[in-house]
Amino acid sequence: MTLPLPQMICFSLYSTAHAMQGAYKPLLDDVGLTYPQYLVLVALWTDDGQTVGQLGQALQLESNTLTPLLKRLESQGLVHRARDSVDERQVRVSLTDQGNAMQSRAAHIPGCIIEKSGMTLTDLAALRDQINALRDHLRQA
Amino acid sequence: MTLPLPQMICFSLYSTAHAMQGAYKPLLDDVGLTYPQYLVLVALWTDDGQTVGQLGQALQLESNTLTPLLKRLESQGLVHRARDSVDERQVRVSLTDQGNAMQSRAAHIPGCIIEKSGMTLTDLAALRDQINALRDHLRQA
DNA sequence: TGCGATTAAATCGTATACGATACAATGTCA
DNA sequence: TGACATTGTATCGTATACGATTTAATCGCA
Repeated sequence: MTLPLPQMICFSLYSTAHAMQGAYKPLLDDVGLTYPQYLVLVALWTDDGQTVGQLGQALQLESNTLTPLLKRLESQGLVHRARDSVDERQVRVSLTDQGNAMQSRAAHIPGCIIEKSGMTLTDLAALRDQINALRDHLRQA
Repeated sequence: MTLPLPQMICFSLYSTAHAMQGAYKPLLDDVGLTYPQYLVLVALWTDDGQTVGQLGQALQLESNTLTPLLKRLESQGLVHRARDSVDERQVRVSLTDQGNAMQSRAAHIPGCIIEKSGMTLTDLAALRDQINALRDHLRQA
């Protein structure tokens, strides 16, 4: 007795995360970003100059994923990567002028996504908190 | 004013979907499957002999993702791929004996995941329905 | 019937993800 | 202080994802 796919919560997460990326796609295409690249910029707009490790903490990604992604952002002129002068093991990632300017160019996106979600801000926030609770359980298990 | 990453529902989905894959990882490693491969087998356990297109409908994936994945499942001896004799454009995917046997080998996994989630079946089902509703909105938007 | 349009997979190129490993910088402690 | 462990990134290999294109089979319709 195997539960059918549509009833599995893991599949709900899997397919909804993909649908969310699909909703962002046309908006991000317009500004030349991929979805993970956008998430990195969001993290930097809140807190510029983070190390690769700090970004990894924020996004739950390892350097093996972030390093190539950050190199692409750098080659697009959106961020700058430099070894920390105090601890040369660490690489600090900072926004360029273009990277900061992108914040305005992308400012309309969250509103568009909320609209596409067809839900109220209150409902979205409540759902977000429930999903985060599930995530935190899974991580510590 | 950019919302910080932890408050974005898109990031909740993104990180929780990854956390879910992480929860499955050790369980699937034991039986030699990846997470998407497992999802394909779940779809086939419910309905064997689907075409690549039908599997794509079920999983929301295109042939460019499914074809290599299915070839790996075939090379592991879990499924068989064959052109439909009536419509040669279509490829039907059917479970081998090993593919059917895998259903028993993986039967304990859903229970382990529910346990790791730290939530009741009722709460999980309710959350699943809400997430699915969001997904359906995003798709049609 | 036959030929252009449509459909179903497969192929190709690029960008994540992630385990395993490599490598350099830093920390530790006898 | 000097070997050794630890830490932070980067590299490598494999497996998704997905847009764009290709190829083969089928369909539609004059």
